[in-house]
Amino acid sequence: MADDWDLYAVVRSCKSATHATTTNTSAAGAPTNPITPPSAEEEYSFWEWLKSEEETDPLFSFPNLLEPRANAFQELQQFYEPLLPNPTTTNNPSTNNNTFVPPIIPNSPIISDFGGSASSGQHHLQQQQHHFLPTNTPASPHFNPAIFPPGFGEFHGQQQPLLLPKPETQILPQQLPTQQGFMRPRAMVPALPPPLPRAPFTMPINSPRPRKRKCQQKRQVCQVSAENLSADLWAWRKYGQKPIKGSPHPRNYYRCSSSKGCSARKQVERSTADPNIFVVTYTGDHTHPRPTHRNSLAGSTRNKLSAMAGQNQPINNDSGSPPAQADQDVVANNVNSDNSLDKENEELDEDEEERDENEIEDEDVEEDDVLIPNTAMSDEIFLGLKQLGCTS
DNA sequence: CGCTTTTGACCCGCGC
DNA sequence: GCGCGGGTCAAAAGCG
Repeated sequence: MADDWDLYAVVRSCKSATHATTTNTSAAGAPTNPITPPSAEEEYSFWEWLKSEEETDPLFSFPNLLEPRANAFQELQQFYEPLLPNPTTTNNPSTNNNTFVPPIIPNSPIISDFGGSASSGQHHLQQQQHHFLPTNTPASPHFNPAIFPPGFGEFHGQQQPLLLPKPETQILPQQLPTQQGFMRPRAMVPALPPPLPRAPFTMPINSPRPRKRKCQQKRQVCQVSAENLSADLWAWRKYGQKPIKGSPHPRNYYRCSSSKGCSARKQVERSTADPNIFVVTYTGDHTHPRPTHRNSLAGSTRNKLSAMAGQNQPINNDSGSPPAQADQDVVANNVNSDNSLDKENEELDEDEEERDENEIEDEDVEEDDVLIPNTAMSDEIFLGLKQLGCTS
């Protein structure tokens, strides 16, 4: 499976940037498309299935990305047309086998590189995005499992506007805040510290604190499985963690550390419905090219070495927890921690995350070496996407 | 040394 | 206007 993943990660990524298929499912499990994605039980053979589809279905054929495509924009327009707010068009794959389901992968430039500001006169584009964004439910006609690796969460756009202030939090009665894990006392902080003479926050004159109204921030929300949580090349640095009311899991905040001044941010939190699923929210734009290689410095090598070495050595094992309990409720990319939070609740996650790190590391090598087409097509197509309003 | 994570404090948007 | 809660800051410490 690992080999399959490595091989088809390339296919996936290239496909995601160039092609899309119409492998939609419904919540009732009734495929509406001739191309039937594997069920969860069949996941192990997903990539084999995908490969077979590539061989037999032109939609899966791998395009010659090196061939000049003067009309790439037109292609995009055609692809995205069904998703634009034209009531006469349909996203129903049963009636339109050529419907393009945008291969939104949150880590791809398709999302991350979307430019434009929600507050810069692109209101009409914001309206369009409601139609563009797939939902997080397999019932959605936009949900296309074929473009995601097994376990990769379906795209989690809001049915209603992305602009919903609190779209992803579902408050359940049994999930009233339990913040002990987060609020544990800080070791180096005195028990009763004197009032901190923290300097009053001084706003830089020329760079006011970039607090867009929440509803104006463009956001891309997706759900990913633990195995695929870190499948991107961007380097993220954690800058905060907050307990979220109504969720037993804290939310982690990351900013892009690939480039200073990059405004791209990422929030990762564990789904309340399914702890194995992580809700990842991307905001802001990267102000720099997508890294071709993962920055080896970014994220440091704290937990990574032990994980990659496969030694499962205890890193911070002061509580007698099992080895390799470098804990964090969530992990983003190569960001990791070796200090534990809520160890008692998160031991399983660590194993998943460390395994994930290993897998992703291999995957990235593959992508870095092979994925030239992805970047070759970028500018023209992304420009087209922007013009089409495929931003969030 | 330069990067990271941790985490309490603070800011501020938003609902009431 | 007020309070809640989410998002961000920044000091401190860890790591290689």
